[in-house]
Amino acid sequence: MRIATYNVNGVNGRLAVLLRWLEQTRPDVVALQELKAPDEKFPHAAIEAAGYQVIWHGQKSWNGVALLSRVGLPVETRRGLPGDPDPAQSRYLEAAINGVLIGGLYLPNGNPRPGPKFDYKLAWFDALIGHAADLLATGMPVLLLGDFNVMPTERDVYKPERWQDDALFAPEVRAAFARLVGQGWTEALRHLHPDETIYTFWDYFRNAYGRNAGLRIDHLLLSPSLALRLAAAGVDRDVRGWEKTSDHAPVWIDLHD
DNA sequence: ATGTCGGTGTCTCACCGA
Repeated sequence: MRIATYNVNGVNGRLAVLLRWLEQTRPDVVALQELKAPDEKFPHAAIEAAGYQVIWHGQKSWNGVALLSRVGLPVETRRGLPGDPDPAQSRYLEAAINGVLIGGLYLPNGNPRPGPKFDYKLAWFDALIGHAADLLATGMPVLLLGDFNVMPTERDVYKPERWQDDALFAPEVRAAFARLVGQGWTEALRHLHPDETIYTFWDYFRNAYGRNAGLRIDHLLLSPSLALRLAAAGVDRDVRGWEKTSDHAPVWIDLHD
């Protein structure tokens, strides 16, 4: 079973790219972020026509997350993160799909730092860490995936010295990510590719993709029982080079049955 | 400091957030 996460950066503006990628790679389950559409403008008919059942948690203009499946209906277990200091922001959607509990998330960007947006990022992270502990305690196979807006280590940034004070790389944020993973999660991409340079995001500015000036901020975290099934992981990097594409590329894992 | 996107309202340009 292949499960992917993809920050589409506007699900309507990128619909052609999304459908092309779905048809080309046929992932079984997909978590989408940054829909930038209210519930009534989510393009569910086009996604269903592509062979997917889908649930979504939209919001006007900003944020928004969705879960797609072609291996059975997503059975929603949670909409919104418990303890989110601003529940009006649509950043978390959770469902049981084909025997796996899947939490799709869009963690706040947090810039500028310092400031209220950075404080919100840290508070959201704390709420996520609390909920993640509860999920682990169930002993169920769980996957947390999405745009975490964090580069975990210097290896995950094309030029670490320029990002030290940015909300995506600040010490407090990297520490929060380490605290989360330290609960017992397996970070799939780095686990399988410990020494590789891997990016999932390239800015639109200054030909970042052409120069491979990227960041690794989209992650998949597997609970212990699920980690035993991890077979492969990768980035569909070429999608970032398509016309009218997102600034992120899809990231995926393959699980043994 | 800069750059480029989608979405939206102030609405065919200017803004916000990323």
